[in-house]
Amino acid sequence: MSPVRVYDTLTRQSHTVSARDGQSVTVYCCGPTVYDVPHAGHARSAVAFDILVRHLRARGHAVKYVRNVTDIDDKILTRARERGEPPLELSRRMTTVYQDQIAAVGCTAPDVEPRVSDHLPEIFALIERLIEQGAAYTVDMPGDTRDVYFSVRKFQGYGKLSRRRIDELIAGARVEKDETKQDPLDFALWKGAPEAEWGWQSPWGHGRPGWHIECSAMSAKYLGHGFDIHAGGMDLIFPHHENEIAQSEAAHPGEGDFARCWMHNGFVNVDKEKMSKSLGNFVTVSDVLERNDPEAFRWFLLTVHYRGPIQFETAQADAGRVTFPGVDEAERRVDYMMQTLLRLDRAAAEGGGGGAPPAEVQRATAAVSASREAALAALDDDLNTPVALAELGEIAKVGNELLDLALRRRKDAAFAAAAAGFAAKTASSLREVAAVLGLLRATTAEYLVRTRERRLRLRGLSADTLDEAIAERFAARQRKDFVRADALRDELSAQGIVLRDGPEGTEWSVEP
RNA sequence: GGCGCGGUAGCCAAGUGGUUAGGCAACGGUUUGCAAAACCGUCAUACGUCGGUUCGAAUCCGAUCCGCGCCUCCA
Repeated sequence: MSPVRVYDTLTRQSHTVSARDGQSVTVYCCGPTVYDVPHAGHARSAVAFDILVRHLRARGHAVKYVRNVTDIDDKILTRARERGEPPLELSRRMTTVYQDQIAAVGCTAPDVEPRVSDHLPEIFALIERLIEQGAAYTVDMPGDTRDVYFSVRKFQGYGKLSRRRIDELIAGARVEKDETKQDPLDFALWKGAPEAEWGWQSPWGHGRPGWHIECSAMSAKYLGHGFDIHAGGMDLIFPHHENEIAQSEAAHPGEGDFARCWMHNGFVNVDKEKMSKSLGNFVTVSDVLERNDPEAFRWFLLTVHYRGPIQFETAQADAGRVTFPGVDEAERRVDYMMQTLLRLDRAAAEGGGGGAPPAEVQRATAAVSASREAALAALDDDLNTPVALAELGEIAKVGNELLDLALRRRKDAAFAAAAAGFAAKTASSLREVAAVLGLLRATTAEYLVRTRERRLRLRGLSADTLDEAIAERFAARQRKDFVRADALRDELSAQGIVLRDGPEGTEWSVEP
């Protein structure tokens, strides 16, 4: 087991991850409120903490990973009314879309993915406990319902995560005056609703849970009070996580901190602005997956450290089609890695031989090994994925370099055998590091076929007509009519088709 | 007003006291009929500005300019 250090938002210091119970590291991640399809920000958050879980496991830690789905919320109700769809049907549908798309970008499913609608009893129990502790109070509402609010001022530690003081929050002036609450800062644990409205029967009458209570209830159920890591987007620091701490610690007096470490991922900005509904610049996961390979999207997300902001640039291609140049660039890197893997696999299939490898092969083997170590060490240091990707690239480069050399020395049987052995080891290192990053999951064949098909479709091309042009060019080359052959190649090139003439014939690929 | 993040070569982006980040683009080379791919090299003695600490600062301290986020629903 190797120590993995992460930045803790609460202490603002590096925190060495460990399992409190000495068994498994317990991680709770705030998942989506499922009122719409997931956007790039959801993907970024899911990917960031997927890397955390994968890397902890790669380093020998057992991990219990919980990520919730918030399927009861006013936004869901509003959207469901607009669509004339029952709210839980909408949220179930969106949950499935979320799970499918997040899986598509290479995230392993959490061990537990609890839904709020399945945990009303736990929520009732927690709220009752808070009322008993004097941390929460009920307010009679019209009809036969009551609201329940949390008394922020009764919780001493309020503001410790977001570094805010209660008085400053009020000075912030955007706190609404609300006669039903004892204090404007108090937040709802339970909100009463008319019988006719979407809701559940509770000890306080018909209604729905407040926004924050579900995470306190569900994390306690699956991981217990004081679990190891609580994760989520930076925007959740206040008020969501601050309120979770207040609720959970008020409900468990004398039992220590709610979570031992807090991790938050940065935002996705679209064209320099924060992605938001009001700006109309939302990029959904399916927007990206229509245009780019899921591996490329994931690679792109990993080119920036998870805590920093990531810039999502958009551009207009031909016919007004929106493109994502940054993701296209990432896709070219994935192409490169896949081509390299293909080449290494082919070389490895030649079979290795015995005997001491030549000095060049020994040096290359050592370089691959060093990069493998460096990539994993980078992840140990607060999940430094940009450095890990650089080292992954280094492994590929060293692999290609040695295979180039082997090509020049193809008459040297001993060298070729050593190169084959090297290729097998290098491919395996590449796959090992990539696996921790959740990359290169597709086989090279799958990837090449699906990206080719997608790119042809985006460009409105068909493989049949291309095959004709390529055959015609091949014939021209055979009769040394290079003028004709080059003219055909230029035509194809203008359409984004790249040809590669080799001893085995001509291969072609499509630009991202 | 409060809290916080950032400004690193043409672009993207690591690095938080002393030896190469990396990628993309561009250009030169090896290779190729010419290309492409792959590899090598150049661009790169880059770190917003001004001062300070230090033998030594992109990195620490102070000031300052600029951009951005949160404080209301947000990943």
